[in-house]
Amino acid sequence: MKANRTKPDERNLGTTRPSRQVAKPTTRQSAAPVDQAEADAEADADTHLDHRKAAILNAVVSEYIETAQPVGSAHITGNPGVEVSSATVRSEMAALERDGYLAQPHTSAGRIPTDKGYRFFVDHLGRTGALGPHERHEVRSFFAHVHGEVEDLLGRTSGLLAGLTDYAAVIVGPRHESATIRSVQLVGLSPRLALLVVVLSDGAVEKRTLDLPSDTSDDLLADAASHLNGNTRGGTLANPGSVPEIRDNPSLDAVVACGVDALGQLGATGEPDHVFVGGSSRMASAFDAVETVRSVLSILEQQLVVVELIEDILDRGLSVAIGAEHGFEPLAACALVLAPVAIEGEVAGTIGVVGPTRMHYPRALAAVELVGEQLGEHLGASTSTGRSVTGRSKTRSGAAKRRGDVGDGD
Amino acid sequence: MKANRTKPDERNLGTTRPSRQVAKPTTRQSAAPVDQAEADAEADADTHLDHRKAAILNAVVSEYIETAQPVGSAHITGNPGVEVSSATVRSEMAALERDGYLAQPHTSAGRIPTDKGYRFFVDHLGRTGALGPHERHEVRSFFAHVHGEVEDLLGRTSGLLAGLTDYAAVIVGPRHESATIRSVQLVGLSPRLALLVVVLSDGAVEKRTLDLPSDTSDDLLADAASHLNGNTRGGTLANPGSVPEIRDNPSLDAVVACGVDALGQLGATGEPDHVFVGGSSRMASAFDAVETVRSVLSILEQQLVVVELIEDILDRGLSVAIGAEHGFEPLAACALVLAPVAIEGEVAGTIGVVGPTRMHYPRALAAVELVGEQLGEHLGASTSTGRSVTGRSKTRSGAAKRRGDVGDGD
DNA sequence: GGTAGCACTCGGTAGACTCGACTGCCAGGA
DNA sequence: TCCTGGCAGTCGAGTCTACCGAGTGCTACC
Repeated sequence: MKANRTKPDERNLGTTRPSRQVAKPTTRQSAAPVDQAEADAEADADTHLDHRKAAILNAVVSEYIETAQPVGSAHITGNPGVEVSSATVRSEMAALERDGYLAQPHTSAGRIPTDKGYRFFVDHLGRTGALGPHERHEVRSFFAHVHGEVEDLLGRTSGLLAGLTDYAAVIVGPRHESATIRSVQLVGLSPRLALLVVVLSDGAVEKRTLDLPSDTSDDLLADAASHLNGNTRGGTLANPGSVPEIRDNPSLDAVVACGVDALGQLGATGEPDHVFVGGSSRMASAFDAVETVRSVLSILEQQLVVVELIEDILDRGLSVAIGAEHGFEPLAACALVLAPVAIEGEVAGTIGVVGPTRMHYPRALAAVELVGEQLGEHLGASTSTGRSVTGRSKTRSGAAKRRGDVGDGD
Repeated sequence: MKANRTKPDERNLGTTRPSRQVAKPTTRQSAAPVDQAEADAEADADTHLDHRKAAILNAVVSEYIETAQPVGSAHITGNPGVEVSSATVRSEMAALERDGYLAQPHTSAGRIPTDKGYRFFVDHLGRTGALGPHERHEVRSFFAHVHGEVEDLLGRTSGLLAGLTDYAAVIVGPRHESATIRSVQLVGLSPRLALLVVVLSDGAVEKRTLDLPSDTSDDLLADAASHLNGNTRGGTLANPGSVPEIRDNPSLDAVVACGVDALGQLGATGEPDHVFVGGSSRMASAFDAVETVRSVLSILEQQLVVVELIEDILDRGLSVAIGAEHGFEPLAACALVLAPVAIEGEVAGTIGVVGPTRMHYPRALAAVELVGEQLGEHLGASTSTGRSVTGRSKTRSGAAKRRGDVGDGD
């Protein structure tokens, strides 16, 4: 008896095959409870459960998500698809545990889903009415009334999503790799110091200070800027195009060279553009161990890490990453639910939530999808002149202030 | 016995007179244990303790900061200034409790400092070697090696301070109310959409999208920009100066009007410029009640609130606000330690930490002061051309990404 | 005024015990 | 063959008790 059970630490974590589970980020999961077409190899036996097992697993996961308590066999008898006695449920649960879908904290306790169990649950989730009409209305109303520059909007949106799901929300803007240079300007701040300001076609503004080699007049700066403008417009930051030397004016050329150099540095950062983490305080209630809260929060603070993680997950074709699936040890207790933000058909960023593996997936999926959709539409509509404009924003203030959730409603 | 003691909920919170305790934000506190000169009114009896009481209070606070346990009378006998028996200490403690400096969680427990107790401790703090040479070196080395744009620097600095103190660190940049406009530019994004980019004398870049009343060519935009440039340069955002109408060209005038309007809106936001909160995950370990952690974190997320709170505290002449002193109920369990960041003598922002009232004040004060000083010097040095340049930064990326601490060390 | 001693309070811990929510197994029935 | 009811067993969680120890206030004494 003792030897047979699976202890928590021996749980099967992360042996799923993530790259196959969710085909495209845009399609959430297949609606059919059992995907018969996949039963072509014995390797799929794991992902193929008969109706009753599936129903039981489903019931256990749902119940556990609600209550956070191990679920006993008697608790779920009578659930749809589980019209059998608790004894039968017990034996099915034992089988599910053998197959790695469930785990037992200790012998005389109920069952808890493993990551694999959550994965099955998510993959075979029906479209249960996850968001109430009231909440759907709240989202629409938010986007109907919100105004201001994009950074501000994204900050508020992350707050909205955090409020809807009660988990931390993350919004990652796109790198503007493909954005072309629309304007380059040099502004003198002091004789030896100038500011290079680049406006990109997506509305983003990048800046960088230049240490000038010698005292430089505003006129010279203007000349240099116009030279840069003429030769780089239409290029990208990473590849601004070649700027010919100006042979007859070495001091002008030095300034231009400075500018080209700065442009290259701007392009070389390769850093993602905007990241908004909202509602991270909600992680405090999501875990019971303080230490877990602390470590998860400290990860969320390192936004670079979060972005890399999200990109990695998306690269693997997942829209949901549960526990160890994402392979990022410090967040092994977390699940991520992601959705792309598409502006007029083009992917312009990612939106998602980070919560405990014991996450309310139907709700999170629905909320992320709805908010992502609405956000894309809103961004598209407000720049509806046909061009893809993702950054319509007040430069520094918007990005820096009001990062977190600014109230859960509007 | 029971009736006499002060229960925790009856503790004397915030009856200090903050506006007098710390005269200037720049001078931390008087070094003398007892400020004899202040004993001119009986109202000062509260802030005047004899040497032994002061030593006992000091010992209790220090001990409690270390251990987080109520401090018993026997624990502090033998401390410097407390060369008496525990019975004597007990009676002194009872007096301190009557005066509101100490509190007792329950009858048979030791004493805990009240906010007033902490206040006395802070005000009469000697220059105990709060930071080790190793840590001082760490700070210097950080600023010696750090590079990159300002937003990035401030983000890392907040991480550094959080690492030094193990509390959340906040850095607030200055509003650029006094910064003058150095350049205004209009960049067309689409026929009906343009971007207004303003470069300020402090190196900050503001931007705002314009919805144009009619299709507008790049040439027209350039004309409008040059008109704006000519008439607003040298003004401030809040008061850009008057831009005369152009009578003979109504379409140009419409664009200019649009630009003036946007300028006004930029100036009217009145929002603080950059706020960086680092190491907020450290709050998780600072409090034992999860609910406290959650609520404090949610406050820290609302950076606007934090900025207002900090400004209010500074307005009242405080550099340390303990518990209810700042009058902000949700942070009643927190203390803030603040210091100005001065660049070449001019206040250019604020740096501080937020921690539990049971904060290691000597350490926090020393760390905040040192880091603030070094940050000011660093910012001054890197823009050492004489002009006050606070915003030497990569516009959006810097502000938006890497908000939190990016590692506690370098 | 300071000290030593004493009686008292009360939180925290440890152990014993019960309760109840589970389980796995098995024999019997549809 | 599959399902069910019953049964014995496990184990966490809660309660109750006793006890220890840290710490107090009071008071008589130096």
